[in-house]
Amino acid sequence: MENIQIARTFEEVADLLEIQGANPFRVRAYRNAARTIATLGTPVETILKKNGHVLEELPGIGADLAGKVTKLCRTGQLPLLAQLTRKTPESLVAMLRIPGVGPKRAKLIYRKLHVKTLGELEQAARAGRLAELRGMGKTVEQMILRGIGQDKAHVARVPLAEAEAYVRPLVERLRALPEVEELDVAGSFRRRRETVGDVDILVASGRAAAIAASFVSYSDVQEVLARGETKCSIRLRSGLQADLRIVPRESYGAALHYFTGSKPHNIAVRLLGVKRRLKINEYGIFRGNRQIGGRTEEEVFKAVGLPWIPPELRENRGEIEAAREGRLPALVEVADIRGDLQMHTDATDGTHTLAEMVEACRKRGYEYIAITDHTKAVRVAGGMTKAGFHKQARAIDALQKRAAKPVVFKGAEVDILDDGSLDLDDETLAAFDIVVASIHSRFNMTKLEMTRRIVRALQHPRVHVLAHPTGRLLGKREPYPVDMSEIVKAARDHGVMLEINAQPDRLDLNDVYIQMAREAGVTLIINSDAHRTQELGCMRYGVDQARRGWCEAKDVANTRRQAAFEKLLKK
DNA sequence: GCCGTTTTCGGCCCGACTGTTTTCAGTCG
Repeated sequence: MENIQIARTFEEVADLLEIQGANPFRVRAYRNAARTIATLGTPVETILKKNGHVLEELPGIGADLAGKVTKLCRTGQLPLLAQLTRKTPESLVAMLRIPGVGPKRAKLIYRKLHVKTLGELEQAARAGRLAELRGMGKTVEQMILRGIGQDKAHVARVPLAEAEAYVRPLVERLRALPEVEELDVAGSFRRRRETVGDVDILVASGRAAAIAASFVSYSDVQEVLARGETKCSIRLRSGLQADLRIVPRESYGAALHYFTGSKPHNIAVRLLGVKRRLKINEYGIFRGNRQIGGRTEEEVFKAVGLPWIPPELRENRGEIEAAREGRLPALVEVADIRGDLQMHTDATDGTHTLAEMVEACRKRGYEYIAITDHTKAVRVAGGMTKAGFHKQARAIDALQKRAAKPVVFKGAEVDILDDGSLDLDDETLAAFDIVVASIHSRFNMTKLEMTRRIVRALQHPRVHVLAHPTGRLLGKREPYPVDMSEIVKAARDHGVMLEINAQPDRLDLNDVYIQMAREAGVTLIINSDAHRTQELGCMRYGVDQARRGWCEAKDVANTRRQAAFEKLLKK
């Protein structure tokens, strides 16, 4: 059983327990465990094979949940879930997903109106029967009706780059207001998660009203979801929700910390505060009623005995322990990147010519780059045969005679065929400076077949890099099934680099796999995979992703100087 | 259900907004 399946099972249990009115802390225990397992690098199955007791050492997993995980893996069943499912109609779980409906209302609606499906819920709402229930009224009824009708796309998370594009004009508008003293986009946006559910904008100001007014009257607003004195929510036409929070300047650091999250990180930090008899909230750090800090984020961390922790690490995945022990990583930065080792030209499916791509890279200040066009098996991309690569090699030589910088490595993105062999003969492969291998077809293999296919490609002595290792496209295509711990092991054994593909809809590897690869001693490489000069700039999203995977510059191959990088290729 | 430099029992982050209330419950983040 996959970790994600175990996590989903626990989430389901948590939902059902919540509806049953179980102890909220018990519900949270299941959610915490689900999270721990979902973000675990190693498959639980592997842990169980080695030593099942290690499970209990994971945060939030005690004797009971370790037992349930084991049982779930062994039998594929969880008696508690079966029992809860029998007692709870499915419609109640569906109702929980509707904004404005929590466990209490779901249960109330079910008890009083005997609503069994979402369809019946809609009928009841249209007939005005929801509004008659205690504690509910016309407004809640309307909210529920809208919630039922709402397309799932509305609540889907959007890639970070897309969210950035939607929110930039709004942020510019707010920054221009004279009342705004400071402004940050916080939340998962600031933590640089690969996707963003909503955008959290934080403002420091002594005059909240003017800012709130400007916010809700923004021309791109489709709907005002909430409007208070210091807190407003809107839905933009793009479907993206934006929340605004306004705090006084002396609270800004505490608010920035609180609003950046993640929630589990905040809970952990506040708990540290409680132990020191401090109360930490978005207004500051308090001892009794006296505010003793909160103007900066550093003060919040300092109050609980920690150094400042970069937002990308704030997921309560060990960053607090690392901070306490003085072993926070010095995260890789965009400025550390000296080269870009996967890009395409108009010889295959790129837009710009070789000369244009090289010139754009020179302007970015890169020391070295690689041109890596597709091979013939990737027909849709106009992949080249060896003759095409020979011709391109001569063109690169000619170009380098005119301008020596950046150094242009001759490369290819070689297709990994069904059986794990490569789409060019060994002699041609041997002539490249760098070979990037990747999968573009037959995504529907079993996990075992796909893992064998990739491992075989990694065993090829001419392969330097495995590109976009899981093939996923955010929101469009699931990753193909693959045993990443096997891939990481093979990459380590054969000295192959694993790529962090910086395309905003790939960001492949994800943060958890990056951390797993890094801990195994595998060298990572961040490539733009640009198909036009403009796309070279997406490198920064790859760097964000690397930072979320705790990467320092030394973990990333293309932060090295040219000579060191070439040595790595030769090795 | 987890967890312990307060504890093996009794805690568990903290506050804003909304609607429907006559002081608060529910939901959300």
